[in-house]
Amino acid sequence: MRPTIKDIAERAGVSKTTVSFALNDPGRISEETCRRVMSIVAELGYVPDPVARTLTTKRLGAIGLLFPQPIHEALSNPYLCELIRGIGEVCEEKGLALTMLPPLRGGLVESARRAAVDALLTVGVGPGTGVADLLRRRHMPFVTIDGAESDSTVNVGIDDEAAAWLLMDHLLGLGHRRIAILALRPEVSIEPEERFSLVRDRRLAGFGRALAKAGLDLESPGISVVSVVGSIEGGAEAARTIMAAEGERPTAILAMSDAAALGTLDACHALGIAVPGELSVAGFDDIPLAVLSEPPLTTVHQPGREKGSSAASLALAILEGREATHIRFPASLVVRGSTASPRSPGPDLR
Amino acid sequence: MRPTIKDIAERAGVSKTTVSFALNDPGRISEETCRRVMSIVAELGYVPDPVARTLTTKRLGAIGLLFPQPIHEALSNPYLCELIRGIGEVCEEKGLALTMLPPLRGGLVESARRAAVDALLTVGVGPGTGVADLLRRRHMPFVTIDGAESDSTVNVGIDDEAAAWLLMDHLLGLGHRRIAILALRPEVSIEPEERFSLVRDRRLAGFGRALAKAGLDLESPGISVVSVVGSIEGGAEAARTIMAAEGERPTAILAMSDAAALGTLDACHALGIAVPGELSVAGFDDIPLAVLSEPPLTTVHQPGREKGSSAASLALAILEGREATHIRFPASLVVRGSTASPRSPGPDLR
DNA sequence: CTGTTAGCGCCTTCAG
DNA sequence: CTGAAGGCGCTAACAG
Repeated sequence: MRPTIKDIAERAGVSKTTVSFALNDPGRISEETCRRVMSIVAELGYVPDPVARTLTTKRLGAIGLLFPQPIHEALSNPYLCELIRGIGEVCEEKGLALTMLPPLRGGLVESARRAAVDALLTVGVGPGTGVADLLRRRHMPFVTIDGAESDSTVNVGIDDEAAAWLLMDHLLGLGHRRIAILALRPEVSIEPEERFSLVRDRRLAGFGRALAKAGLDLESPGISVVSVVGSIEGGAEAARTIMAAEGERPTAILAMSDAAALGTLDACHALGIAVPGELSVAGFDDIPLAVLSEPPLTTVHQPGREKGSSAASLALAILEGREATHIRFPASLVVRGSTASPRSPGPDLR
Repeated sequence: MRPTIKDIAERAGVSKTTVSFALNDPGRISEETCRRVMSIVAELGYVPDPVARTLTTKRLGAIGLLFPQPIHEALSNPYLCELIRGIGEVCEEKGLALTMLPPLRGGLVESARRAAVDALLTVGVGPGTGVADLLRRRHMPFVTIDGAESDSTVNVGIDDEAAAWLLMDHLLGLGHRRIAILALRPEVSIEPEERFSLVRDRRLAGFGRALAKAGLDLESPGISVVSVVGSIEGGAEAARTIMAAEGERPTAILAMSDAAALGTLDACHALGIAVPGELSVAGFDDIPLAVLSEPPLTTVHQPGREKGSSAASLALAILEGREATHIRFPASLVVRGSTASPRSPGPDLR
């Protein structure tokens, strides 16, 4: 059996308290006693149990990130990686560990219930859902990222509707009228009640509003919406399907994530489709890789790192009883090489 | 104050035991009682405290990953991401959370001391070091990844020396004699005693052995070794420096990580240096992006995902008291488009 | 300066 | 079927 503080105390002929002081606040006991205690600690190789300690200190030294997909899937999404990196910066600063909390067997609510962390961040999880309720019941400080703003929950995000509008408007302005939209696929692995597609919906709304200006809408012929997972492979797969379908090909593919856009680009390379010559491709997020692709990606920039670090800071603020309020970051259109006017304005161009 | 099991018990007029049963083992009490208890639980919004529960169950439901760099830096390394994804697969399967443990203020040993997890994996951490000692004292099941094999520690890795040999031999075979090596930079942010560069050393040894066959060594003129961080940016920076230096340029850059190689590729694009025409570039790891680059990367394949998942499985095996032994995965050379013979075999070619 | 005494919140024998 | 009692390992008042 592993030695406990009690063993040390007995062996050293002092009380548990004294041992505790020797370890955490040496100034409060005599040097002599401290030395003796510490030698026993070393001899027995005693290490205090972090969990037991937590029971009284109420601090585990970890912050949690709850997301609606398995870990291996989350990390295949570069945008999420950026978010996590941002959170990591705060962890570094505060000396905290970061616990990734994927949906458990019992679902996301179960994960929230079991999470052993000091504060929690959620991505793609709605408020007013079981998760938020549970977290509140646990008195767990939490912040949503890309969630909905409500007065009972602090959120970090961007104006997705406006950002989407920017992107669609750009494409429309170039003359595109046959556009395939690769939308974020709602997570199917979690409880339907916890499913949450606010970002997707808002972006679609933004696209719709831009289309309206051109006399189109999401249902118009030529405009299509397909759901894909936010990874390179997901985008590549969708692009292959779209470009292989019969009928007139789209002149542009507009993805709701750079990862999917990058996958599209890759599929085009393989298929020998020239970008932006034959097909324009645009993404969303402006991940670091977006600059490096061939051609570099036109996309909507949003500050992933900062979103992560702000969310983490806010959660810690709540934990410490400080004020915390929503943050809405600006997003902007970044035009790079992957979009251009459609080569031959077809007859369907008005 | 948050309700505890005691509050529920009192309110329901039963003992804490009964409440506990209602929650964890309903079959043991009457339906009637159970119903009553549960209604109070719902009414008060009671959620058992995971930490308190851990104290007796000895299971936190999390596995830890200890690494020697800050989280934001770790996640900028695609190889580490792959490793983590592999661990994530096991977490998914077993219903576990994954806690990332960066070095704390007190250093890596402090992180190991404080880690609130059921089992631990380490990357780039040596055995026989303070970390391993501490973990053993804590009776914490742990597995090292890319560490040293010893009979007291189970490790998951590849034969780095042989793998490196393969790569250097390939370059030498193509005729390269002026080669810049981008070596893994030992982590400087942690305690010197915990610093560990076995992988780096072994790969250098492999390179050296290959060079010897060509009558060269790591000190030969034309051969240079620089240390870089394992990220795209790190590689790009190094490449810019190398290609800008006066004197004859190398005909090949050999990186110890694909990330650095990709960065090199990117820098070459920017500088207008043709790959592999003017410069051959090779990496290490065979990360998913390696196929997608322009040109696709020649590299040494090693199974990052599998290393992660095996390490996790082994750690859990130890936790459950099952047998666990080292795993050494095979590595292989993957020749793609980024390497070729040097265009003009200079006079220094023997 | 040091020890005693209570908890922290939960689970789990062991009786009844 | 249910309750009482004890313990998990540690910290924190509060006395001496």
